[in-house]
Amino acid sequence: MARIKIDKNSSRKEVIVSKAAGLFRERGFKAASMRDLAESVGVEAASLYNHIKSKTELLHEICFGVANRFMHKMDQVESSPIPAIKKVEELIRFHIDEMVNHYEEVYVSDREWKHLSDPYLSNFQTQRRMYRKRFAAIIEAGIRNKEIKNIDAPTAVLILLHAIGGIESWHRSTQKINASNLTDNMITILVGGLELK
Amino acid sequence: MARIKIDKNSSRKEVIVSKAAGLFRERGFKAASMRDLAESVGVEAASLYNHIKSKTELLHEICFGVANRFMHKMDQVESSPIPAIKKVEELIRFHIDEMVNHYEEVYVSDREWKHLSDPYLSNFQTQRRMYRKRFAAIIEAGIRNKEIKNIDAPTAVLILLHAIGGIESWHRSTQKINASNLTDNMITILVGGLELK
DNA sequence: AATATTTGCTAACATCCGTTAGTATATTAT
DNA sequence: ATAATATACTAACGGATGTTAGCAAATATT
Repeated sequence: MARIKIDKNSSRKEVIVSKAAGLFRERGFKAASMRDLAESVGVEAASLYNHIKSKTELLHEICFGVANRFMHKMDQVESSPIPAIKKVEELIRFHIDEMVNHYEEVYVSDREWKHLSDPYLSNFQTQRRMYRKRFAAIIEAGIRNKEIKNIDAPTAVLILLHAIGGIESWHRSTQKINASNLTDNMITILVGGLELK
Repeated sequence: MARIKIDKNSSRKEVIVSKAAGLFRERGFKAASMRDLAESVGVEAASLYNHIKSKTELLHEICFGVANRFMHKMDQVESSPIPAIKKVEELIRFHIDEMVNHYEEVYVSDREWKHLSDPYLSNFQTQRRMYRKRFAAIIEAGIRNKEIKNIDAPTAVLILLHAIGGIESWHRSTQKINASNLTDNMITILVGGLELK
């Protein structure tokens, strides 16, 4: 009888969520079936339901896991006594780091959250809006302090977040520069574009 | 008997493709059903098949329509006798313009092309790779001419394209600045980040 | 060793999906 | 007006999907 293998510090449910993230990233939430997932876990589809409540629950787990990490980082950066432009840089570095090290989850959270269902959907959307508002507030503070060019802060946030989302392409690229060089290049272009010289 | 309404210069098939783009954008290709599409067109699902061959054909039409427009613009910009940094700016402006004026199609082409099937899938991927290579070549020329900072060109392209994709969020935002201001802000940040001062 | 609990299996369900066949109706061409 | 064509409809297909019920085997607890 097949059995889901676990290593210490990770439950069977966590194994399933992790495999689900890989599959949702690869095919999209709707196109990835529970039978696909079962096969990738090494078990029959029905057996999954001993560990999870539904397919949607898998998406919850992924999306809110990611969202919580970002919110926690935002708390930390906000209360840090450094210039606004440095806060922006630290947030960007965190985003890149998350994208590099938790690729599947972050990608899925970014692109597949639409398939959440209420009340999780509105909850997630609110969190996302809040995060962007707080990010924009940091940029606005930087503008007032003459650290940052006088631009529309929400637009800047939008650009930053999506630019980082582009690491998706880098991640699957064959001839990729290393992660540290990637980060430096992104900081140069993005922070360089904001900074008031 | 219901009938698909057309105005001059647009066939019934074009009406369907256009409605499909809206639906695919809203729900994703897989989650949008032919019955949904039929309802949005104002007709029964089976009737659609008098005008199209398959659901996938709709995706072809959308993706290659967009891809062709971008390739055509690239041809034009490449052969234009202006500095590299100006070429970059012109391409960015075109991208933003496309995103603003053909929102649904561009968005779908960007996010849903995975669901194309061969040979269209590989064809599309090749075109996309080519476009990026040509874009990167322009940036590399700019670096050699000391117009552009010495950065990794493929990374820069990746950032630019995804940053522009972020207009998606702007498009549905309630309190949005106007399109012209948006474009200027993006140019400031993105071109400003590249430019060697 | 006996019992209880966790985990997996097979079988099946109701529902939705893209698509086709066959037919009726509206429009266009003769 | 008649014929030809374009367009729409109803009904149904085969297959995939998420999920549940009921039972068997493995593991944990006593």
